[in-house]
Amino acid sequence: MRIERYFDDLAQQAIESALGVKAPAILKPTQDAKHGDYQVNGAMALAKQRKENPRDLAGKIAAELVKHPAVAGAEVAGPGFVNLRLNDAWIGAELAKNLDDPRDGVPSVEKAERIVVDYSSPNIAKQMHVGHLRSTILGHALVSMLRFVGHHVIGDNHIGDWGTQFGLLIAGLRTFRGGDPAGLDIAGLEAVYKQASKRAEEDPSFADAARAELAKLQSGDAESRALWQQFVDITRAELDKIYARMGVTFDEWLGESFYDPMLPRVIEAVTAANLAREDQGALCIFFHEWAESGAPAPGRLAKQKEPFIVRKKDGAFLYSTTDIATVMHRHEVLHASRAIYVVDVRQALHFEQLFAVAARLGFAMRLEHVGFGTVLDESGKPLKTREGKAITLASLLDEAEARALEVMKNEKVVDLPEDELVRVARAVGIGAVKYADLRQNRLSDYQFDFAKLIEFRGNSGPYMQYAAARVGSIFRKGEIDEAGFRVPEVHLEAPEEKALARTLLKFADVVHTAAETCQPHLLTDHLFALARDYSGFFEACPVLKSEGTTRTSRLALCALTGRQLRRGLVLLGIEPVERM
RNA sequence: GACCCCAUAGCUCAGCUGGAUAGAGCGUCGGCCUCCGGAGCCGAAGGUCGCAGGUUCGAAUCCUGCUGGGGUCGCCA
Repeated sequence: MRIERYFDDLAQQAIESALGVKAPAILKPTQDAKHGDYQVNGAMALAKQRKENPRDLAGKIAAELVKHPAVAGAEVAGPGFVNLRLNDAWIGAELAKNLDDPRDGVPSVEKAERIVVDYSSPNIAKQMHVGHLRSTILGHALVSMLRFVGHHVIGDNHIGDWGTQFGLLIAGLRTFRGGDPAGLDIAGLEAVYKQASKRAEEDPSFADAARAELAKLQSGDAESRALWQQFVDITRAELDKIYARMGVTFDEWLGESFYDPMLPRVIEAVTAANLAREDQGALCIFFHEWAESGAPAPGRLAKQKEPFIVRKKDGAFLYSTTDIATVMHRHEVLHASRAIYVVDVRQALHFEQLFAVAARLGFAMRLEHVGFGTVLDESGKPLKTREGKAITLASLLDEAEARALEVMKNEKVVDLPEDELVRVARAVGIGAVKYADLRQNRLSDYQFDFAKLIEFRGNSGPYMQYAAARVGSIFRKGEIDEAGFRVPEVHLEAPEEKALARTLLKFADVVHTAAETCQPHLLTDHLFALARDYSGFFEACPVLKSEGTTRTSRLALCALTGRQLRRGLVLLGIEPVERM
């Protein structure tokens, strides 16, 4: 059950019965437990409208609310707050229901959508680096959250497998490698590309050769195409390794090359819609001119003088063209009603432009740019190697795993065989990296600091894995089946039990809100609060040594905590571990 | 030049469609291992929410201006 929704509905009904009007209840969790569990703030807004005394209205609403069995108390406070205290027996009954629910009390959405999530998007012939970290982690988490709440989700890796870099790559391969990519790995490819790109700057005839190679490839030359395919295969092998390490998967790999055949259609479409005109030889869309046709461009685009170019003066297409084709495909072929682009926030303007064009072309779907900030080092500058190069994702993951292993060997709380230790260290290291990324508001830049990351304290991935492992430990010790644990009702006595129970009840709302608003940090916040409340409970309330309904109730709280922690971690793309 | 984003405790960050005394982690200081995992728990100190106005019963949150920082903007993605 979505608890906030439930009480919001309840409060609205109370307002309607008490005052005979439909009005927003404005239900919020209280900030301080002495004000109860939730507060209804609607009375104050309503009093203003009706020019009545807010406390009087609040009193009538409270009198109505208190009749409900879920409500233990409803009191008027301050200028017109209605403070609600939940009934512990009601909470206990709800928790017992969740314990018996394979979805841990999280309902499915009423209306399932088809949603494309576009994330990761690495380039061919380049190693993945920190710039791909957030898109990959965030995107994968969003896919699993949206899928869990009931949407039909298509995770799509929109790889950069087409475009000017291939001219350079082929020309470079011919010049430096005799034209044979055999034996090259991803780093080798990248080296060829860098060498070629440098040569092209210094030597115009080489640059011409590269352009000629690109033209050959794009005109469908069989030999060029075969080389291209080898580049793709070499890169794909490397990408598969990285994604396997990260536990990241996709449903589709529809890269830029996939849309190439559709690009002439894009030009036809924008031309037919009178959106584009030639300027300085390029085919351009000018948003500031839309007003003349009576439909001004949305937001800041209305004043945007710089064009959205869909065809260069040399006739070549750009990513804008491809992106329009991508919207077409997602709408017409994938039948998606929503697409989410998990891409660096610096591309915000591009997406505003793209979405405006898509709307004008009549694609009735919800398009969202889920942006994120830059990964910075400890000093607040974009994270790079000492030489100023991008840090490869592979080396970053290596270090995370190595550091996790080191900590685990030093701390050594439980005895694990060496191979198991290494396996768990991987899950902990990768989990730490993912959690650190997801716990932060995605729009702000974030500081990546291995020292903090692997410290394993506080609001961190390892702490959450640790908390979950501790829960499992109780059941192992007591030789009780955790997965199959059921109880008819949960009795709440100790304050720590009551606090934990209230946090547990919030899970469904948190998961839905985090998924719908694409904000995984809401889920990490909940998991952290849960882990803390559990620790408090764990310190104050002996479980195995207690008896009767106290024992079964406490075991139920443990089981629910364990499930939420593990479920939450899985939704974030982090692997729970049994022991660490 | 235009536009966008950001500014909250020493540091890193939360703060939901405006709600009560602005929260957490790390760090600092002080407690807690006869007890189910101490990677833990409890407590304390620490903030003119960048500045100045405005709207409101009520503003970190909304509006305007200013300062400081970051970013983006015709043929890369």
